[in-house]
Amino acid sequence: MDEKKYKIQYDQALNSSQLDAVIMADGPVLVIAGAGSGKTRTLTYRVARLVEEGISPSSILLLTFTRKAAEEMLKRASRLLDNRCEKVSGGTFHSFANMVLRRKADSIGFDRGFSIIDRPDSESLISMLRKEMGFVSKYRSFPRKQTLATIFSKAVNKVLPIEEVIFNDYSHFTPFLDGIMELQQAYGKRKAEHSFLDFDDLLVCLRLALREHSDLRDRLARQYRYIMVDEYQDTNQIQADIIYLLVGPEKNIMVVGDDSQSIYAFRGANFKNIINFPAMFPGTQIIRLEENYRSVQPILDLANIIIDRAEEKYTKTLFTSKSGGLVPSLITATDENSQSRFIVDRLLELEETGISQNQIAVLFRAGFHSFDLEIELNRMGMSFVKVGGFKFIESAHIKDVLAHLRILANPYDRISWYRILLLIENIGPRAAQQIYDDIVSNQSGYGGIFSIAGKKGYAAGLDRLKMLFREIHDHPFSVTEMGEHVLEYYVPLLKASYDDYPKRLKDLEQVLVIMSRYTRLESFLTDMALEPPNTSFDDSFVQSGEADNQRLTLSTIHSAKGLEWHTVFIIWALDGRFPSIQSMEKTEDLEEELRLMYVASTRAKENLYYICPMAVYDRHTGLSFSRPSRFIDGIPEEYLQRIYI
DNA sequence: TCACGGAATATTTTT
DNA sequence: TATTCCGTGA
Repeated sequence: MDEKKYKIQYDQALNSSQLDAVIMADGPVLVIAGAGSGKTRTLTYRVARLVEEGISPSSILLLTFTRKAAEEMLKRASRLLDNRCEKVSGGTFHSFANMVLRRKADSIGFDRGFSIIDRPDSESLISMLRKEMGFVSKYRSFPRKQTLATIFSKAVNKVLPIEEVIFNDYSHFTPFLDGIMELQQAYGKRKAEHSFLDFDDLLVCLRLALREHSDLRDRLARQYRYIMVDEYQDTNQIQADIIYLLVGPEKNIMVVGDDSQSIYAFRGANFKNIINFPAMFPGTQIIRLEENYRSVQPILDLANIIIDRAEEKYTKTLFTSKSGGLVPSLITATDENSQSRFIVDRLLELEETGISQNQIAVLFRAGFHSFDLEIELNRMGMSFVKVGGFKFIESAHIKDVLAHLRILANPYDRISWYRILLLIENIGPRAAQQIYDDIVSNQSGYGGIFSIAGKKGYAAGLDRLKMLFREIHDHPFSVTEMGEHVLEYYVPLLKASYDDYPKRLKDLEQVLVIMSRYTRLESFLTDMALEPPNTSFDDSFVQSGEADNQRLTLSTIHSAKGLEWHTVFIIWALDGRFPSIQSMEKTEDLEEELRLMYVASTRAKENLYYICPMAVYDRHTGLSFSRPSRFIDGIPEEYLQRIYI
């Protein structure tokens, strides 16, 4: 083949399997890409190649796991070729669904003004129904809102009836089965009444629209002639269905994934989608990327040992041509704080050898596992970025402010009305419901509030709220100006309820900064639901760049997917914590934990440390754990050296 | 009907 | 270890 005519020297930049994946534009292709095998690189070059071939960027669709991943790839492709690549459509399944459903709403009889509700919102909706329907008083131990939301979501994402989910995972709730099913019906109904779509609905509605409207399907298939899906091992049945429906007669579909890195089964992902792909698209070409460009051999050796303990997998062994490298170590610490101090010591040492903090990460199973370390780092005056776990957007004060804005976009948003009304002194659930009903019956959007008579205790507070809406109603404010007015109204309430309000006020100011990038309130709200800032506070996501690239990363393993660092510490490598005690009963759960350990381990390029604090007493279970994680226990010294501190 | 305080209770990961 | 639930007093 004549590669000369291309601007980019693909055959120089890629190995032969990668090159195959880049060039094979037509027909279905499955790429099995091991950790660190240049998967992102391959996709990036493929986008560039397609565009360079003369394919219109707008007919290429790149679906990824986070929007950031898509943006990053398209930016890189643009740098390789030219900025035509920025015009490629890219995003998550959810954002794609949102886009299609809104844009084509009219032609499929859909309400284009729907609001997307996030997990806490859907929980509060469930909670309201739970109370309204009297389950709280009738049964002592009817499942809580969180559990209910999890059950409903699992049923949707795994395409299972509620009964099945309950028998499998929540058998102790079997006596409430009827109630739970009734509640789910009511939840669905209420969402429909309010034009709410939760995350799952986005996917379900898109699939339904594609199934029922062949004209929509044809139009999309004609538009997106080349489709690529990243992280295919973490897609669920609905997403696989969507892909099937979306792919046009030319069947130019490429999916990329690694079954060993599937870590989202808890949310319905099914890594068997990878295995089933060739059956779904006959004639699929399979390409394997097994050469690892990330890690030194000792790290790969250990990673291979770890994943070898998995029961079900495509066999694949990573190799590298990188030479040298240190054997990973397992550090046995006496307790949690000595674990933290060990890391701080190593950080200082690494700094002396010229490894900057941004090349280092500490990874953990669950968000709260890093608390002690965070305290220790703060004490030492060392800064860090924390990714995953707790979400900035989910803190109460941010949700409060957003609730006011959401009403402007969707005036009968019950969740938000309740939320903001309950903030006013002397308004409780009862009064909130009364006021909400009155507003709705007025039939004049959020303006319905203007004619509400403020009763006794809360008249003054309600008047302030009316004035806020009056002000916004009467002026054509920009998104930021709306935010400023809401803030002006909200700050006194904030001060009244939180004594740490200065910190929270800073967060709110950041929200204003983010708002300033938007011209439409709806798109701001959609983005906040779909792709909320991932790092907690600390301004890192606002100031783009400088300050934070010198910082250490603390991250959940889930949020570390796809990333890499020079040195990686995996903390709490303790049996009972990792794997966590809850997942030790079922083999499939245990398998997922194992893959999680594999993902964590393959993030490291040069140095890999597992740290295991001994003799930890868990007050909840009353057990004390004292063995290193079973995933790395019993591995010979030549692959994993032991250090005791 | 609201606010507040004590008791029970569930505890991971995220679009 | 928080959060969420529930009963009590105003």
